[in-house]
Amino acid sequence: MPVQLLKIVKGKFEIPLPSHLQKQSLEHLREGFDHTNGYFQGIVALSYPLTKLGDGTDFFKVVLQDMDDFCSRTNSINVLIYGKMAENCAKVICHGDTLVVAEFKLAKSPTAKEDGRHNYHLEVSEEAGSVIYIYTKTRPTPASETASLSVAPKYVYTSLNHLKDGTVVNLYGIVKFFKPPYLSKGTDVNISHNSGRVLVADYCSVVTLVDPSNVKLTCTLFNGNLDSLPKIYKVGDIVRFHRIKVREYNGQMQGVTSAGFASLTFDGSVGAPVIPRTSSRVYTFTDEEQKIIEELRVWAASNLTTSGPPAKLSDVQPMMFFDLTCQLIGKAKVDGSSFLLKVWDGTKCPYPTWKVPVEARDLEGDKVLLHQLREVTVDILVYDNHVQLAKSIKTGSFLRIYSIHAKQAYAVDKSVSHIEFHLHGGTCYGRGIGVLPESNLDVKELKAFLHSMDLPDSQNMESMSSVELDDTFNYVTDLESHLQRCQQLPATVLTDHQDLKNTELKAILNSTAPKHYRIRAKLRTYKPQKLYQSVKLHCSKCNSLQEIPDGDDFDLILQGSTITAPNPELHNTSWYNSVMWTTQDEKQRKIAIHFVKHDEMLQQPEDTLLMIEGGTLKEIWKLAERFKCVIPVRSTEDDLELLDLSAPFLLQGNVKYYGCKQCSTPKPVKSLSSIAAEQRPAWEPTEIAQVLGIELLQYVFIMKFTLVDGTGALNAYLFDYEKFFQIPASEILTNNFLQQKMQMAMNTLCPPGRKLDDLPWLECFIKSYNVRDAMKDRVYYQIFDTTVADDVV
DNA sequence: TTAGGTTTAG
Repeated sequence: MPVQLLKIVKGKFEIPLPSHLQKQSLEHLREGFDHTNGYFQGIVALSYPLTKLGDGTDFFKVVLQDMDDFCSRTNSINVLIYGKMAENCAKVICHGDTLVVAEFKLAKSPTAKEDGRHNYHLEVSEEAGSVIYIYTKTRPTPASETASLSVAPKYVYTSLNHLKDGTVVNLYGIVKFFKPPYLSKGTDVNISHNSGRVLVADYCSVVTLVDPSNVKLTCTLFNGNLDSLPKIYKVGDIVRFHRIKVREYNGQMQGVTSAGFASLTFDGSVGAPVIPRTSSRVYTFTDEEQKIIEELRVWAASNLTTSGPPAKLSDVQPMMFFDLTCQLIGKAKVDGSSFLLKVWDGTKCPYPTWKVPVEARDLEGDKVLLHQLREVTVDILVYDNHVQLAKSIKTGSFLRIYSIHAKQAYAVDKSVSHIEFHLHGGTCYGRGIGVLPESNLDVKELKAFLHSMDLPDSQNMESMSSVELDDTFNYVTDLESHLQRCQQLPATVLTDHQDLKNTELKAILNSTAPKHYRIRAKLRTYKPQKLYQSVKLHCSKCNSLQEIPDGDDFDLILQGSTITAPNPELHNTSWYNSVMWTTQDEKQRKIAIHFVKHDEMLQQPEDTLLMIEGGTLKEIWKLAERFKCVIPVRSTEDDLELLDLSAPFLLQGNVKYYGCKQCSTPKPVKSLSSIAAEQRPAWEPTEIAQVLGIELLQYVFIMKFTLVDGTGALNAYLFDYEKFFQIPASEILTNNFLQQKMQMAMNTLCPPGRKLDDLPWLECFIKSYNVRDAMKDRVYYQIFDTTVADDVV
């Protein structure tokens, strides 16, 4: 029998394994070792639903954890089970079971990079002669019986409105407030008459939860091991607490750690992967519990107010308190009660910020990097109880610093002011510092963003003197030196036709159209001055220009679409899997999400296109952050269809894609299955638009430049998708950094408050063309094949 | 035991 269900009695296997089998550890599972008669033993940490492959073969995947290897980071391995064996295993395998896998085939794991598991996976099937022994403590079932079975220990969860004084309970909650773990003051403990007193200090974390009963519970958690406290990173995270003691304190229920307390923490965003953060090596987590998390996310999305996007340094305003996700690049001792952290987040604070004077020898961190980023780093002075933790953080770490005070401070004569950043002593309002792991999604996002900034290569800088460094790398541009440079070199450059000779503007104005010219001119003024007004949508078919629809319109269309309930007959087709929830509020809104499959399998979220019915604007944004593409749809009798084209038909990252109402003929969404069936679906907006019968509107910058050269003045239009500013018009409205970059480019081309003589020269190509305007032809000019110089953007 | 949410005052 290739799948055998056996018992563990008093910690030992009830029936020993055949003696010819040799146990193999994870480190032996690679090429070059003989795996004949070998077996691998591990505990089921995770299992996936039984699915069918393209050819109809049953497929079942489990993750086994090596219980002999607690130390290494990669101590789990994927096991892929095929055919009849998959079906049998899926019926009986439970979390926490011990599996022995014998006669397996070893193959490179294509997902090792993503899932962080072993570089190889095990493939097993009846055909290959594989054998799986399943050992279970919890189901006393006769060997080889694969009939219906009772499951692993069942935890009972108490909702927050049913807590009683003096009980120990299990519960779920959404984090409404938290203090990141900090070292408590500790207490003197009298150990014995001889050894005297020692100070015992635990880490403490205070967490306030709320659940759909709308009752709050504040928990005070202690543990000597920082890692054993819940890994909460932001308000809105969801926690599962096991064995928390409930007490009454000041007339309210309070949660406190009891012996055996354990916690799991999950990201609270709808659609985010359900991956528990925990310090426990082994924990139970069933499909049923996964569903609870998903339901709590949906409840939170529609019932709790979120604070909006986290503040970046570029959003800082005087007097505010804010949480900052950032990277530590330098640190220094200041005095006994304060410590300096130098951090950056890739944006620039719009106000002058203070620099805390420290001795150069006290400053820790990569000197070259500190110099290179000096204009975008800020000094945060942390006090008192935060000093000890701050000292221990390695430079390069990613942090979230909670409740930083941006304090406005004035010079003695009050003529100038600057912003000081303080992390004051104490833990009020959750003040504190949390070190984020590299796996954290916000850290991944920040790293990608910092990486995209394309910093000068620091390796080549090692040998340079500090004077040279000063001259070479002004990372965030000092406007004055920039202007000096621009007075010598043109601030725009040509991308083609280098051999064409310059023509004076006067000669151009006196010529007939159409013609092409190369010019050298200065930008006297431009419109619109508010750069966000320069972005429009363009239809290349009917050549119309449209304003970008208001977000409120989208919201209204979404609200209108919730009137049509999802049609369950359209769920779970050959090319997508569906899930549906009902919100717990009085609206009882139904939300359906359809995850498009590839090769019968669900892909990683970042490769997945999903369609959503009944979602709110906020939910859709959150999903778009996590998944490759989101398409809002509604049910008809026989297919899903797109919403009104005033709404974006597709969201990708933070870009909304619209279709031209005039030129589009929407097709049923099942047309998307043709892309899903491609070998590697790239989910490109142009291709999606094409199969859906949508004429895609392109984001474009439209600006009017008034150019002068001493012989005349001429208005030329800039019509640019991406080339001129080297910034995609589609991304500018949702990206602060790109907006700053564009503003800086315009400030360089046309510095405010400068005399004409001091403006930089621009080299441009322009073309003239005729437009029939009522009675007569008028000549217009358009800039082409020109881009802002590399060192301007 | 520690803290028990509700901003330092440098």
